[in-house]
Amino acid sequence: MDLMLCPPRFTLVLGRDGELQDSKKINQSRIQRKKRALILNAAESVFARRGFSGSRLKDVAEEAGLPKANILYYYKSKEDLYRCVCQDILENWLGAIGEISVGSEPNEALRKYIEAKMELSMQRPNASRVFAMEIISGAPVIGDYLATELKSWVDKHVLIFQGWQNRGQLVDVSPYHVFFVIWAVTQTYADFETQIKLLLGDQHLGLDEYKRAVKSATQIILCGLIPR
Amino acid sequence: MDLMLCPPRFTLVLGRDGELQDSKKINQSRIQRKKRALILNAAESVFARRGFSGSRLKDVAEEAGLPKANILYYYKSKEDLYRCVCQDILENWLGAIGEISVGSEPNEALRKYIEAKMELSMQRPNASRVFAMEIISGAPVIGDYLATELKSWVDKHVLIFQGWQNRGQLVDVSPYHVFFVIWAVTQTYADFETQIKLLLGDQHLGLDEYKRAVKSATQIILCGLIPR
DNA sequence: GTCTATAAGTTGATAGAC
DNA sequence: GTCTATCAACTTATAGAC
Repeated sequence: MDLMLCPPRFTLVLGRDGELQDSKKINQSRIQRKKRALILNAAESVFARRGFSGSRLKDVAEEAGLPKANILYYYKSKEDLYRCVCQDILENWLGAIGEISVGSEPNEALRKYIEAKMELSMQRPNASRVFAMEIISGAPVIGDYLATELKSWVDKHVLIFQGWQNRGQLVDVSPYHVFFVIWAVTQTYADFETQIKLLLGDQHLGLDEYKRAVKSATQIILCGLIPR
Repeated sequence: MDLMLCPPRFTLVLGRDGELQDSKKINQSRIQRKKRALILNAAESVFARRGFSGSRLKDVAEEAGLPKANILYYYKSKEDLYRCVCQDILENWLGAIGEISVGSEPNEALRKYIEAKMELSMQRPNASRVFAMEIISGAPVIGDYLATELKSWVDKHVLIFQGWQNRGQLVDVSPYHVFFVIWAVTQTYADFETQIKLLLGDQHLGLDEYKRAVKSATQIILCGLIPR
């Protein structure tokens, strides 16, 4: 449900057994890493549909094409697997989007940010859905991350927005809500893809419709934010 | 994830056992109706946090303050209960918002629609969350409703939007995406309340912050939609 | 109408043969 | 490393006493 825009400065470790997870990650053979990645990918798909408590390890195993016991060989528990999925998503997002710099011009900076978020929604929709489920459920796992790292990132950028507003480059709205609006719109194309497909009558959201979505979202939000 | 704006013209019946549900509804004593409403309310709260497959009837029973067996006395199965929750939400939404009429002026019509959607998100956030979970899960229960009734309502209003665009009263964006943007923004204040609270540092989203949210959302979207 | 007891099935997790 | 067999705990749902 939102991203850090800066490159990762350190390795994120969500949850209680970070040391164990880290050591497991470091001492991995190539095969182990491949299998863990295979399971992680299958788990992301299952968690995206059912959330944490609704997902079954059996379904993860079937999605990965492995016996159920193997899942628990590579991840010590269902919760461990879920934390690793969340961590993997965060690290991917951390690396995928650039920083919004103080000196940059708001129209270009925000356009780039919106386009990057849309690209993430389209390329890895299940990641967005896992996050949506997690937050709707009350953010039991990533709550700490939201309250600390994401909050400090947002607070920093709120100051940038206020600078733009003082110079008349951004309309006078609550800067926090600027983020809420951008996140809501860009992520809806991943999270509510089912609804969007049904209403557009498309089986697959093709490249054309994707471009139309980016164009519409960018136009509406930017026109609403940049004074003329 | 979206609403009918017209008043309900008939009773919605989701799912396979509509007749049974209806007869049960009609021949109810006052006490039965009260208990069913109590359970429905508790169920909405539980399903909003865990989705269908993640929810336990035990939790519904505790939330309602009833023994577990009583839940299955009033609703014949977990799935039946879930369908009734979805149906109840849809009917509430159907009745809560007025129609967007052809002759009305887009600025006022869209402002009223956005404000009504925001009010629904704030007054009954769990309803929005149940819907979000349902759609992220692939809309197994309300998919038919989305593809038929909601689609025909949207298609009708797309024509109205195109009329506005021909008269230069609405900017030239894909009308479908106008809905996607409005729904995304208004519903984010219910679905992602956890995140918003954490980032704003508020324990409770008070009336002041609610008013600021309505103002910001309305301003950004409307300025992006209405040409000047 | 209400609730205890329990049936029938599924779940996360483990032990141990290979 | 892999996989079968299995456990204890928990799930939905039902039967039947009150």
